[in-house]
Amino acid sequence: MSGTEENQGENKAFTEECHKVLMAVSDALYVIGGKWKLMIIIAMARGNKRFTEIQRQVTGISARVLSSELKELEMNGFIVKKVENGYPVTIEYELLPYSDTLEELVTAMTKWGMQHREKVKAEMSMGKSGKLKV
Amino acid sequence: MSGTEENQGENKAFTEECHKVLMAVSDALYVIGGKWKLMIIIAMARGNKRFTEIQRQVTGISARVLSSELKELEMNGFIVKKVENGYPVTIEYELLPYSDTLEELVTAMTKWGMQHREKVKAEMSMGKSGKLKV
DNA sequence: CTGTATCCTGGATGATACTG
DNA sequence: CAGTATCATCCAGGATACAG
Repeated sequence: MSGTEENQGENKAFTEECHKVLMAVSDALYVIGGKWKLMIIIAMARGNKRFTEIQRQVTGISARVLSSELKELEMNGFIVKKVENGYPVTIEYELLPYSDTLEELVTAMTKWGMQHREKVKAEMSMGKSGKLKV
Repeated sequence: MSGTEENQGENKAFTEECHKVLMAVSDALYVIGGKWKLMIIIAMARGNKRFTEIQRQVTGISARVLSSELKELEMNGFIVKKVENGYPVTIEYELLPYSDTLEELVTAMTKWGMQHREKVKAEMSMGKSGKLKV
């Protein structure tokens, strides 16, 4: 994000490039934004495959919401639902290769979240006000 | 009897690591999540400093929302509001160094959003259904 | 266990009008 | 230009109960 100032001639190009970037980020937010989708994928990447497992790992999510998020994730090609007929019927969700495309993004977000927590913690010990969920 | 649960011993460690990652992502989402914050920062990184400039670049945002988002971004140390007394008073918002820490994340999200749009476009031309904002 | 069905609320966002 | 005020709306998500 280097400063891009005064380019009268290039302004239009800048605006267009900016628009493309904004559209891309907007797209991404539309598909994987919200409180839960990335967290579900992360939990699944750690080996959680069963509905209840995922719900236990992703603290705070309700069954209703988890159910609907899983459906959206399936529709968008991130996961599959596998039903094994047996006693009892076993249902598992599995990540599809497309979910791997999120790896870089997830890594970046994890790193940022961790450093931000550290930063806020440091500020708090200096008396500034900051919000951190405990 | 296939697939017994891998590492009984490491399971706890996995769960803990997973929890940390989830917490980090949750933190990040809390601060920069939502529809607008990243987009505002991106627009500002492209040189937009004035309220109206930003509003024009970030298509669809209302004055009320932009105003409130700018305040939150300022509170979280991403930007400053600068008021130049003169005729007329000039108000500009500037990115602070802390906003640079988002660069990697923004880059990753931009890349992903672009490739996702391509993917959906490709699928649509194959007759599958996918949603893409036009 | 894996969900679905309801009901409900707060917060996020939109629309519009107005002010210094 | 840079907002604020107000009102209306929508919907993600929570709580709970129930079902296959």
